[in-house]
Amino acid sequence: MSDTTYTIKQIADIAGVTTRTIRYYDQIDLLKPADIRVNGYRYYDRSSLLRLQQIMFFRELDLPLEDIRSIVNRPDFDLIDALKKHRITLQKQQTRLQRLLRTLDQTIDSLTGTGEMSEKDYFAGFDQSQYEEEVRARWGNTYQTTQSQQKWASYSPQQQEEIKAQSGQLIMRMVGSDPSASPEDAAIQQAVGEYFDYLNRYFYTCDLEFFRGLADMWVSDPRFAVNYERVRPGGAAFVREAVHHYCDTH
Amino acid sequence: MSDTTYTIKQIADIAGVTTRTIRYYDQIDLLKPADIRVNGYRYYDRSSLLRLQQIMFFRELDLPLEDIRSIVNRPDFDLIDALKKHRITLQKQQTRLQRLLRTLDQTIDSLTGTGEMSEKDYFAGFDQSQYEEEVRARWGNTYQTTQSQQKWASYSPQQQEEIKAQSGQLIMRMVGSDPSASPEDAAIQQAVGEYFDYLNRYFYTCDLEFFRGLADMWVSDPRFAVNYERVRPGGAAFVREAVHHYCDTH
DNA sequence: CTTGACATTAACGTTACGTTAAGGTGTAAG
DNA sequence: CTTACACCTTAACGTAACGTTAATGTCAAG
Repeated sequence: MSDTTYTIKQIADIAGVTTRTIRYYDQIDLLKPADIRVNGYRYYDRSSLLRLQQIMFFRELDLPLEDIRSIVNRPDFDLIDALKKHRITLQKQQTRLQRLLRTLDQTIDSLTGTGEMSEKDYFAGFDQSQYEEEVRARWGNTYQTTQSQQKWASYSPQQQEEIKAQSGQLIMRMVGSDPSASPEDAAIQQAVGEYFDYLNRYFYTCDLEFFRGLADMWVSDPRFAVNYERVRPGGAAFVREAVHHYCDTH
Repeated sequence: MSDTTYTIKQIADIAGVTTRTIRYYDQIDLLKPADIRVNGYRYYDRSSLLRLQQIMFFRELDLPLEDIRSIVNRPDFDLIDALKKHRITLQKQQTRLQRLLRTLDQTIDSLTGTGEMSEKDYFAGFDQSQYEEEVRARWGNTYQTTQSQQKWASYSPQQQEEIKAQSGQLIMRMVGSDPSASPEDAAIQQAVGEYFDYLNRYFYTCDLEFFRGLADMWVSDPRFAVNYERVRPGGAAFVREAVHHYCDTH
C-alpha cells in the first residue's frame, strides 16, 4: 500500500488550482495539511485529496467557502436545505440576468438605430411595459390599458405620419441641444407644455400627476430612455427634471 | 429660476443610494461635487443629479464603475461597442448559471431520494451525458453511443431487476462504510474488480483505460456522483481513487 | 557547488461600498 | 443662549476569495 503523500504543488495541480488557493484553505481552516514537517512544508495525503475534491464540487456551484466548511466538517449538516436555499439565490441571479440582458439588447438596438422603435411600439410600450404593474398600482383604473393603442389605431396612416413627426420635433425641443441649459428654461418648459397637450390630444386623457409618472418611466425604461439619450447624453434625466418642474408649476 | 442645490443626503435619497456611495464616487472621480464650501460640505446641483442618474442607469446593468466613468466622461467613447462586449459577459454568466441550476437540481433530486435515477437513466446518462463530447474525444469510435442502451433494452424486466440489485450492492461495497479506509484496501479493490467485470458482462466492452475515464466522469457528473455521495460523503472521489488504483495495478 | 524548481511567511491589491469612530456644523426649540 | 439633534467631515478597517509580488529558505540533480 503506497503511502501517497503530495506536496502543495502536486495536490494543487491535481485539483486544478493554484498553491495560493491551497494555502488559503489552510488559513481559513477549510483544508488542513495532513502533516507539516520540520522544514515547514505542507504535506497532504489521499484523504486530503478526497476532501479537496469534495470542496471543488461545491465551489463549482458558487457556494461560499464558509458554507462548504460546514458541509465538509459536519456530517449531520442539513445539506439538502442548504442546497435548496442556494438554489433560490441562483434563481434570483438568473432572473435578474435575464432582465439585464433584455434591457441591454433594447439599449443596443436603439443606439445602433437598426431597431428604431416605431410609434406604434412606442405607445404599445406604455400599455405593455414591464412597469405596467407599477403604473396600475399608482393610477388604478383611471388609466385605461388599451386606451392609447385604440386611439392610435383610429388614425389614418397619413395622420399617423404627421403625429409621429410632431412627436419627434417635440422630443428634440424638450431635450434641447445645449448641455449647459437648465430644464427650467422657458424654451424647454414651452416644449414640455406642448408635449403635454400633444399627449392629451392624440393619446391619453392624462393629468399632471400621470404626466409626471410617465416621465419617471421614460427614465427607468430603456426603451424610452434611449430616445432621449440619443439626442444628447443625459437627455432622459434632463427631460424628467423638466417635466417635474412643469408639473410643479402648473 | 431656482438655483437648486442639494446636500449629499438629499441627492443620495433622490438617487436611492447612501451618502457613502456619493462620497465614494467623489473619491474615484466619478461624480465630483458642484461646490465645496468653507465648512467642507459637498454641494451638488441639477447637472450633478442628471449625471448621477446616468451613472445609476449603467450601474444597474452591472457595468464596472471604471467603464461608467469612461462613458460619462468622454462623449466620444464607443458606448455601443462597450455594451456589446458587456453583453457577452452577461451571456456567459447566464449560460453558466443555467448549468449550475441543472446540476443543483439533479443533486437535490438525488439527495432527496425522490428522483432516484433509474438504471435506464443511469446508463442513458453515459450515452447522453453533458460530457459526451469529452468521452468521444478521448475514445473516439471504440465507444458505441447506443451500445449500452441497446444491451440494456435486450434484457427482460426480471433480468433488469437482478442486474440493478447487483449494481447497488457493488456500489455499496466499492464505497465502503469506513471513512478511514483506503481506496487500495483489498476488499475495496475486490469490489472494483467485480464491478469492472459486471460492466463488461452486462453493458460495455470496456478496457481499463475506458474504465478509468468512467470513474472520472462519475466524479465530475453530479448525476453519478450523488449515487456515491449518498452512501458516504466523499464517496465519489473515493471510488475514483479506487478505480484508478485498480487500473494502475492491472 | 551551483542551479533551478519548489517551499515558506508577510503583506498589499482587487470591487464597491458598509460600518464604526471621533469630531465639526447648522438649525430649531426651549 | 444653550441644548438637542440631525447632519456633515475624514480616517480607517471589513468584506470574498484569492492574485501578486517580495524576501527568504529548501531540495534534488548535474
